[in-house]
Amino acid sequence: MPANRNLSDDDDAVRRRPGRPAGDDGGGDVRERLLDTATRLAIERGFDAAGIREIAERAGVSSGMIAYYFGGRRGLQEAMFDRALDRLRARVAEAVTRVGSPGDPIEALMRLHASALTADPWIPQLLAREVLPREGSLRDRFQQHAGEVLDLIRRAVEEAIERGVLRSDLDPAMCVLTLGSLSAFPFLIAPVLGDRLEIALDEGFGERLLAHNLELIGRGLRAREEDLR
Amino acid sequence: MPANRNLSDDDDAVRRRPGRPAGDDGGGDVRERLLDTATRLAIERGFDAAGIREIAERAGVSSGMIAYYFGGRRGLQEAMFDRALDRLRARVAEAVTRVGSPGDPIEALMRLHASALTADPWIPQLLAREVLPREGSLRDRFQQHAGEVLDLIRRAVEEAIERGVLRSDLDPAMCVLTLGSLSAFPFLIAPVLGDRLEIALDEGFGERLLAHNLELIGRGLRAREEDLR
DNA sequence: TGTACATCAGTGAACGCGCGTTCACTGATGTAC
DNA sequence: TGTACATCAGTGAACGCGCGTTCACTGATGTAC
Repeated sequence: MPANRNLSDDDDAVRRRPGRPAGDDGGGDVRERLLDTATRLAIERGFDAAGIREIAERAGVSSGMIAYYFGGRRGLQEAMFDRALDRLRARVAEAVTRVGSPGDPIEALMRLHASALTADPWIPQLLAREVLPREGSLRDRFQQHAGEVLDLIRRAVEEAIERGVLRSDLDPAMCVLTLGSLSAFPFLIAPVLGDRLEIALDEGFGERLLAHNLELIGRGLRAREEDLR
Repeated sequence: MPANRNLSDDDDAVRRRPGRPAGDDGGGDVRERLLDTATRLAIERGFDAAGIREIAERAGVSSGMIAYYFGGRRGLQEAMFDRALDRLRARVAEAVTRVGSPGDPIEALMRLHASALTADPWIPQLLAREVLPREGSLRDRFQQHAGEVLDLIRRAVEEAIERGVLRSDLDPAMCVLTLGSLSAFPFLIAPVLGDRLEIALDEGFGERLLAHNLELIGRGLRAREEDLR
């Protein structure tokens, strides 16, 4: 271990050397690594809080790669957001085909919601952080994606009303809003007020929330005569 | 109108001249104007999106005033947030004393929620924007404020269960979460998806939401035998 | 009741830092001959 | 089957812009004598 070899010897083992890399690239595609890192950071602290140098360093990549693959910081943000929405849509689409026609459409819908959000609890967080604060391309993208899902829910609610499963004296639009509120808001507020509300985003939470919401939708919260035996 | 007086003549009419201003200051306190402007900008586009020069210019004040009165940009943000929370707390406290004991505690609670949010529909927006994305002083402040309100709701729910007004087979913590979801989430999502949901934050919205939520809590959404005449 | 001076609210240009972008450069791989 | 060169993924320092902060300065008001 000669003392005169201390210059950039350790660095070469960690940092990628310039030039086209050898084919046996260990950590997967650079583009994909950047998207993963950006998503993780956006969930942790919001995309705005992360600079390109931090994103690149965490991805084990040079900062120039962001402009190289995405045209710039903004492009990376949009690509990350699109990928997240696509995954969400794919999961919803898959769940919809699985649900089929037998059984209660409303219960199926709530189960769908719950399973999608339990699998990726960060989705509401990401949407709240990136969509609520700004107008512009991200909001437009979200509105398009969400529109399709909303139409789906809307149809399920209207069908349920026609079939006599849901009350016909209530506004369908309000029912859609209610179903969304009950499913999404808990995942938003849990990281902030979870301790005080005595709830935690553990693996059982989705099930408990689903059961509670189905009870609420089914019978309401109020005590009834038939409950008092 | 001599041509040689064109220099800074118009400016003097608009811009404040340096030095201690005369007592008959038209637009109110500089400190208060900065807080108002910061609040408005935080609601419109989020506090992070506004630079101190823009805030100062909109307030009709020099940018140095932010450091002068608040120690810096961060101090202005915290002061603005504190003032918003204080106003919210004051409104809640006033409503609580008005509610009193007679009547249904749950309905009173929901009315309180609805009136507070209808009076200031921007409150959920502001909280979502400034609290959800970051950990730190703003979140701590919010947790303290919200904790008191939550304890209030918690006690009302438990009292309602004891008095037989609410079902005793449900988790009180989940009921609190539900009540919050139904009241707060619609105000969050309306600016983004209001068009698609066919809802609008007009003056009648709070009433409609309240009525719908009370129906939901009272009887649920499902059709029952007694509904089918 | 003047007068000299301290105080105080407020200005706005200068400064330095951190950010995203740009670009000259590197070297492994593919390809034409 | 070598060989010369184009291509292509990737590097990282340099650049300039915009931001928050700092501070020398201004002039009206309050105050002591």
